[in-house]
Amino acid sequence: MSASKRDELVHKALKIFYRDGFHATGMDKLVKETGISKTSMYKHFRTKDDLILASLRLRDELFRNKFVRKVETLAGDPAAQLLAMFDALDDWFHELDFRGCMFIKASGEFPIKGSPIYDTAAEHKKLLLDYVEKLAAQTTAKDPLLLARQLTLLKEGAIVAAHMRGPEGIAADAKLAAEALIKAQTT
Amino acid sequence: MSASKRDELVHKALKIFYRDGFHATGMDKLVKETGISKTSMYKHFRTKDDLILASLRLRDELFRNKFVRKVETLAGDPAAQLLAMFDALDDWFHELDFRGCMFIKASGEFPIKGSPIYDTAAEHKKLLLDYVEKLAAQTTAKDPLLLARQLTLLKEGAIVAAHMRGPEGIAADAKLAAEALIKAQTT
DNA sequence: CATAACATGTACCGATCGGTTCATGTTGTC
DNA sequence: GACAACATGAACCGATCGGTACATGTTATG
Repeated sequence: MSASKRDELVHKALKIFYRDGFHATGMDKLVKETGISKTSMYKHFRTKDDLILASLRLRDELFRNKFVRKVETLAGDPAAQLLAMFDALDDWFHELDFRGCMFIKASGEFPIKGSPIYDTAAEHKKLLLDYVEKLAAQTTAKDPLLLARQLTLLKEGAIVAAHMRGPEGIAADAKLAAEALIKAQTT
Repeated sequence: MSASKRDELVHKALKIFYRDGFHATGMDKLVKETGISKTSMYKHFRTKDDLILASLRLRDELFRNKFVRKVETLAGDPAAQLLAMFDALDDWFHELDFRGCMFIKASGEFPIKGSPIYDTAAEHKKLLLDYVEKLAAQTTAKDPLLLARQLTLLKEGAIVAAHMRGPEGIAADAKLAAEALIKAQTT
């Protein structure tokens, strides 16, 4: 399978970019840490930015799959799943290698709207918002789209806070807030 | 005044770091864009990281001053001020050069807890949380500290969303959520 | 006017940046 | 065993990185 070395590269590059940042990670460091030769890297990707894009797309796929799956494991009906999102976040926050959101970092290091990396990061956030909107639309909330956007704000805020203040209690605070927001729309 | 050139440098460096990022901004670019010689820069700051730290400290001072002042202009009593925060945020989101939160970016590019830059960024977030806690404590909320942390989550989430989805309506969503959270604690 | 303090431009340092070249394995397939 | 296809290491490219050296203004105060 010719895709395996390429996949191996993207998986390993993803981890290093996430850990150290994009500009702070040079191609030579990738060679040293992945054990994959620079020649091979540039046979699969024309530029470093292309490799970053591939890493972001893989991260998007892995993260959304894992997140949605976890939520579906924790709860059944849509209203409960909206709350279960924050339990899934709590798990993530407590992972040893948690370093915040890779897409927020990407949009911070490549802040030009319209550039491929920025747009890819923004797309990830939109896909997650779509997911929350779909859940909210299945509840009895009066304004499901508003609710979805508000819960997403709590989610993003929790990610930032978990990274900058530490993970303890953040998701719990957000979950309580989410309960209050849902209740306010269903009574 | 010997501090004036130094202050001018920090002010200008702050803008460039905020616009382009930290690792993506080299000293030579700072020389070109500020018009200040590299020799002078290194007479005031021993390293680039020291200049970044000075920029972050200035940003913290300017931002918190402006933010608190704006909130106090918009509302009088503490409960109303908690809501007015989101109007102040809305103003910020719509500034032409808005590029998200400089401290979130800093913690993204220097993600090692304990490093001076990361810690300085985290300190800014803590000072803002302290401010919100002080306001919340003056309301009739049943759990002012919880309310403060929740409103702060909305605030951080709004900043991220305004940067990655555009400023329109973000602060309004957050303000509605804040109203619901306050109401839930005062009735 | 002298003098000390500060700011300047330019050239330079070794290291690293993203990216290329090329010659040499290693591999699986017919 | 021959032939592609893929992977490798190492040398190399010009540019830029953070940081320094040095000699030449500029400026304000005594």
